[in-house]
Amino acid sequence: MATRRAALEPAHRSKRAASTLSPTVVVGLNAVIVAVTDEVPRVLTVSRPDHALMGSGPADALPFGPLRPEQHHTLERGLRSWARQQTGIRLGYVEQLYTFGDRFRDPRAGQGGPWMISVAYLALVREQQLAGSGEAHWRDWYDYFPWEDWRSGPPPLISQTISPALESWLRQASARSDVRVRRERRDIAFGLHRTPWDTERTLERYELLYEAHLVGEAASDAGEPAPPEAENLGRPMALDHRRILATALGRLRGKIKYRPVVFELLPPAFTLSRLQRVVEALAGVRLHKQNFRRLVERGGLVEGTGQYDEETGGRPAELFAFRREVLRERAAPGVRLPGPQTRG
Amino acid sequence: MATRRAALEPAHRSKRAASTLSPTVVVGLNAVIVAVTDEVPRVLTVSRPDHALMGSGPADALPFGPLRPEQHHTLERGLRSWARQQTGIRLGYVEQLYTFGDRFRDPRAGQGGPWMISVAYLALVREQQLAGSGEAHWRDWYDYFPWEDWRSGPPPLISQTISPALESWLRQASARSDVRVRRERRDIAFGLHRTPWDTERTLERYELLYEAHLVGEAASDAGEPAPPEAENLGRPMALDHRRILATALGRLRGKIKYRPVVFELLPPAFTLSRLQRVVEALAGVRLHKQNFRRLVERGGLVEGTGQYDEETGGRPAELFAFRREVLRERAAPGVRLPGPQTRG
DNA sequence: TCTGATATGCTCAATATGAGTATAAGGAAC
DNA sequence: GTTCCTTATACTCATATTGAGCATATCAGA
Repeated sequence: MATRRAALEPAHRSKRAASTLSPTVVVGLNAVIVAVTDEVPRVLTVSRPDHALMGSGPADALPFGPLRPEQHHTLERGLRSWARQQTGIRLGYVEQLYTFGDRFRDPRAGQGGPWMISVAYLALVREQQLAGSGEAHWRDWYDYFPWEDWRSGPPPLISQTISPALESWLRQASARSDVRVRRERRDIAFGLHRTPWDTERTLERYELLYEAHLVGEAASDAGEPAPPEAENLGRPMALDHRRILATALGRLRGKIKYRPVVFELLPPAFTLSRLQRVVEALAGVRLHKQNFRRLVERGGLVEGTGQYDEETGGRPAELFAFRREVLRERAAPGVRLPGPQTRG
Repeated sequence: MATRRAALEPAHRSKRAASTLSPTVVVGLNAVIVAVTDEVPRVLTVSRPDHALMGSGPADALPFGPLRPEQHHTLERGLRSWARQQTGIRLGYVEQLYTFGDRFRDPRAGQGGPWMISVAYLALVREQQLAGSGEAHWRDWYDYFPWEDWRSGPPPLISQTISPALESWLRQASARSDVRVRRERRDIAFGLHRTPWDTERTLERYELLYEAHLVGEAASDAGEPAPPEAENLGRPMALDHRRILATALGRLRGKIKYRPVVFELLPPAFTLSRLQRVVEALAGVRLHKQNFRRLVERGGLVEGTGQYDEETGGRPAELFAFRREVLRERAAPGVRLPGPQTRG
């Protein structure tokens, strides 16, 4: 009986004091909509400086809106409906990413505003025309995470800016053991000191930069001025949206390896080079071309269509298609990545 | 039933009046707390037949409670607090699993009740004493998913009960093409017709059984009597908790392969046989012993301590410990699974 | 026809994996 | 104390997969 009363308490409370002191919970739905054009992975953003739920100042935001219990019957439908409304896109492949809800991170909480829980989704689309009410734009996602693109080798940004800035952050730790812990986190996250670069640790990296107050959002959440480094550490986004985007990037990078999701980003027929470029754009690394072909072809992931693309500027490339039967044949059918390209 | 509605309605109405943004959404926090004893993977359940938010009848439930905006400052802290209160356990390793919220699935929605969004977490602990208010019990998770345990070979349940029952379900599809789609889903999910068994598709399997109305929850959500097969298809749980558990199982099975999470379930020092038994219990398959050793030892995941366990009943086994340095050395350090054991 | 693209084929050494056999080191039965 | 039974650990070997790169094919244009 005690439990029942406990469960109902918030609702009772809201009867009396909803608009004043007692914080209420709002469930927000966020969409990370991804497409790849040529070599560029893109994410769909909206800019709505006027929106009531936005923080101060105009900033890129993900398409989002609150869950409406009267209209939406599932979370995913609610998300699709908001995405459609704000960008004009009818989403195809959608998967849930993560649910964020951190009071400390929310600049509007703690001042009597509602507590926003954000349920984030990842959607994959083929790039297309935009419409809708939200002033939507496709943006290169490496604009938000310049340190994540290793296709032309290790970004100088890491050794020149990030590594030293984190060095002074880790020295600020109180105890000597904390310094060790922080150093290990930094090294593993950014592949420093003979640790390999792990493409999937995108969230870890962003969180580290946030914790060290190096990205713009951390400063503004804390009410401080942005540090000088923030200038080079990617475009900030509204609220916790860059955190959500970092999660999406990491998830997608992991997922292409064991589920055939890349094909959601490609037309039905494509050359192997194009497939490779898309994978490289997502993973942020270059791959050995011949071995890549071997992996996807012999892995049964694609099959030749017998048609050829003449636009290559060299020998025409055969067009391939996703081979659906692979779903039956292999337990984890994805694009296994060969080692990186070392030379031509 | 009648009392429950009476209890909830006033709150519902008042809430709608108080706030236009989130009329009737409640955020629930669910914990899947896992431990492994000997050969048995266990999950912590509570039985609270009196709880206002439970469905009808006593059923196993996961520890859960609503998010309290006034008390909990993050979702995870809220979860830890509820788990502690209901089971007495102070959780260590915790990761978010998924957020469920499907009106159609919720027997209390649609009658004016609040819409419950469930944020589910996976927690790994070493088995321990229980306390707390919730009448908590450790249960073998294969009690809920008998078809998931392949350690003694393919469960007869699949060929004898599940496969035929799904055969008649797929024949009920309206269009011929739907029959094909359903057959493919069934074959891939349950490893039928030369499709390999994929240990990670646990949610897919449970959802298929739910969709075919073969598990108890599906029938009761729809207000129908349970079909005869439900008797053999595992213990039902309250609300959508078995769905959450299926998600946890699949996630954990996947994760042990690329993150060293198994060690959360083990004491600091353990024999390789024990490590193997824990992995087998989670994955639900037997592994080739010598190759398993080779993978974990040569993979740098563990290191010998020089101490020995004398309790083996045979040659004493060396005690090993997790080798933390592996985090620096390998990008995805987990227990790679060797092929299955074929004989002795 | 030559050159520069790009695509595709093929080789070969180095590793990793699957599936064992063989040996070591305990306890219990005789 | 010798013989079994049990579990642990070491070693083998054929096969498959990978990393790295060379070689050839087929286009467009100089």
